[in-house]
Amino acid sequence: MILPALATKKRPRPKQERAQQTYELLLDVAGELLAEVGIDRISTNMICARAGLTPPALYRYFKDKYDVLEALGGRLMARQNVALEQWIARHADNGLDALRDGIEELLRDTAAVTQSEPGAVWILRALHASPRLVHVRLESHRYVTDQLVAAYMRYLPEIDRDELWQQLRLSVELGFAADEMLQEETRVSPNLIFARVARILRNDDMP
Amino acid sequence: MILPALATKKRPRPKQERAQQTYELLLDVAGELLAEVGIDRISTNMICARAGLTPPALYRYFKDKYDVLEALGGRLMARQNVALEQWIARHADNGLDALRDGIEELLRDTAAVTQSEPGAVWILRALHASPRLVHVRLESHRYVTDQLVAAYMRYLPEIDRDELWQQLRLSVELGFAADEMLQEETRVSPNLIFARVARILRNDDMP
DNA sequence: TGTACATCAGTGAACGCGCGTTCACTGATGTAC
DNA sequence: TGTACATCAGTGAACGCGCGTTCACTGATGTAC
Repeated sequence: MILPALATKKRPRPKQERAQQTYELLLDVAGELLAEVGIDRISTNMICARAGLTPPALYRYFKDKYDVLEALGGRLMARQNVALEQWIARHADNGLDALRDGIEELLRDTAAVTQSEPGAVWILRALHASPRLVHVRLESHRYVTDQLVAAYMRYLPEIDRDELWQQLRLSVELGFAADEMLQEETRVSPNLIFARVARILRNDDMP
Repeated sequence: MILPALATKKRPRPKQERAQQTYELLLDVAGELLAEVGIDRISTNMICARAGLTPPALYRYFKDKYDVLEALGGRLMARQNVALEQWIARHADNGLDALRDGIEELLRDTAAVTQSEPGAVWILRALHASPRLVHVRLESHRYVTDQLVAAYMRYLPEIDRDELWQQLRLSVELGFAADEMLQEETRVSPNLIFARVARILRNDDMP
């Protein structure tokens, strides 16, 4: 549910209830501010002020500024992955066609998570742009690919695993690109995007 | 060749030869530094130092820091658009199938531009992440879409223009997503990406 | 159940630093006659 | 072709500001007996 690499924190995870809430609060606020002022102007001082805390409180939970953003990105992708795992649980036992027919649903579920998190689009974009953060996205997309490969392999035992992995890795990338596009390009209808991308990602021609 | 909206500068375009070179130099250096230190640590002072200039020289050509990045992004996308226009010139007169068969070539040509510009991937990513810069990417992708729509419409006179525009707009987004993926995901073969994405973007099922 | 002590959560106040930007200026290039 | 003047290109030096971060501390919560 949470990627091992992302859950590993330098700082010890907070023990008390209050601390856990503070930790989440800081991430919530960071997300909001990312949406409001953007990656260029967000600052640790700003996050603390908005959260009603003083800077040293933040540094109790995070090593530095990027550790905050890393955790924020990790939390978002972990939540997207919950949606993925639930989707797999629903469809994995019902054959290849069930998986293929369910792709649009997966896209919509993922988009719903993105939409519900405050500042999610900007988090995803920041994960793309900052050298210190790119690994979060990369690892998460690989993880998603691994899950999908496992689901598909049940019904395609003969298939070359590496070939399938590459195919699905590309599909994952395109799926997330479409997800981001939803929020950016107002001139294209979301329904068209969902339908068309789902069609594309069926991989009907897959060997 | 250069997008009108991007070419419009607050500051007058440099008149003298020397000035034109300085302008380009600043953009080159900005690209290099974006690749070396990333969007988070690049600064106007740093750009000037590397270019062997003092800060006021930079401010002769650019309104502020983001104006530099905006111009850099604009220049990159203008160069990608040159590749597009050359591709259209080569194929537009030869029918719908020529266009469709040429898509992989277009993807490869665009990728070649991205690869040849120093720091191009990081420029593209920065254009995604910074609120002040997102419009550059958006406008360029819409421009590319417009060009493709014009090329396709010649052979599909009956088609709903808006429908086609949305289809192609999505294709453009996915194409660029694939371009960025090339540089990020080393576990997927470029040839697979080019071939598969070209196949996807043929839109053979297009009405 | 109460108290003493240990640990955890958060504060107040400040730090040095490098950022983006500007002012008043000099040197280089172009132009008119 | 030479010179006087106008304009353009770039400099030297500094500015205020807010950034990320830390130190020494206090208040809150949990634990043992």
